[in-house]
Amino acid sequence: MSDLSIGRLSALSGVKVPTIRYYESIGMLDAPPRSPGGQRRYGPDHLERLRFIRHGRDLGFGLDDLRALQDLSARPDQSCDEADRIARRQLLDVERRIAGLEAVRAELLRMVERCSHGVVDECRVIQTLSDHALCAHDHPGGQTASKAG
Amino acid sequence: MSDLSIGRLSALSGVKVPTIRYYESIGMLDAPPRSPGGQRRYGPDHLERLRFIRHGRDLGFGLDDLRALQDLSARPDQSCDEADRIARRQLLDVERRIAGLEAVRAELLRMVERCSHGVVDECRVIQTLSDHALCAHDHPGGQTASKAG
DNA sequence: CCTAATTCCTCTAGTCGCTATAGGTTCAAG
DNA sequence: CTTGAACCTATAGCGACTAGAGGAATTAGG
Repeated sequence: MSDLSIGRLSALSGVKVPTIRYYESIGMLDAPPRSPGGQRRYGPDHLERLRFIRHGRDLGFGLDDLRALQDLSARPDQSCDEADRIARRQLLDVERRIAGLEAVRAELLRMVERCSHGVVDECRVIQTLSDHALCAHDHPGGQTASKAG
Repeated sequence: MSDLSIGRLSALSGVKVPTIRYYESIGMLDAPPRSPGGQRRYGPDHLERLRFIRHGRDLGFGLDDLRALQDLSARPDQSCDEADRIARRQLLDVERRIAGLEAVRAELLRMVERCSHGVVDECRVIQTLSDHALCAHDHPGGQTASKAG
């Protein structure tokens, strides 16, 4: 019945084709049967699993967490404390990142608001970066944020 | 006078030793002179530049942006419109990321609040991930967030 | 001056979660 | 039966580092 090509699975799940193959290569997704010519043919269980992963990724879970959650969901009789723990850890992580980004946002705002659009020598943007003493807050120790394109 | 070893430079700038070497390797930081034995010896200009980079990284700027801003700061007579543009783009980016994370936070909250700490089969955490229909909002198309450890 | 501990050196490979490219094969529509 | 889209594998690249091996230089103490 539903014998999905990787392209159809991609369209239905919202996960890109190379990403699906990547998930298979790292064991996130079971290798499906193949057509006589060697192309992947997926069933509804694969679709469900991919949607689970996609949703989890959207929520910022790492693939390791999702693997753990997946394993849990395969054993419905167990206590869900572990799932709860993972979700709470993720929540804390997200809240920490929001707090960090809010601080960053405040400083960026100060930077651009004080820019008088003159020459670089008097530019607040450059000055703020050059001289940490102009900055209101202490930056926390580690890495802060990277782009999420 | 101030002839800093890479370790002292690291301590004074807050940038880790391997990261400093990495910056040199990709041309973010000028290669310093060496001691007779071949070890790097830095001056105050290197320290200043590293602090600039560190502060910029804390604010989420990419290394390419910082290179551009660094180039600008070397030409103080130019208009600072470009610096302003880069900073505003970064501000928008940060605000987009905050908004995304707020949405994620809301859903994670819903997940953990509804978890009744029973078994996995009735666990809201797992259910929410499994079934996107239970989720309040549509997730935006692309990748959302990854850890910033 | 000598030793021992620490710091430093280069090089390679790994992290995370993909994304892109090259060069070839299979499938489905007309 | 032809065409062109979708598929295959394999490898390398992204950003911004981080970790480890294996060895050389420096520095502090005795």
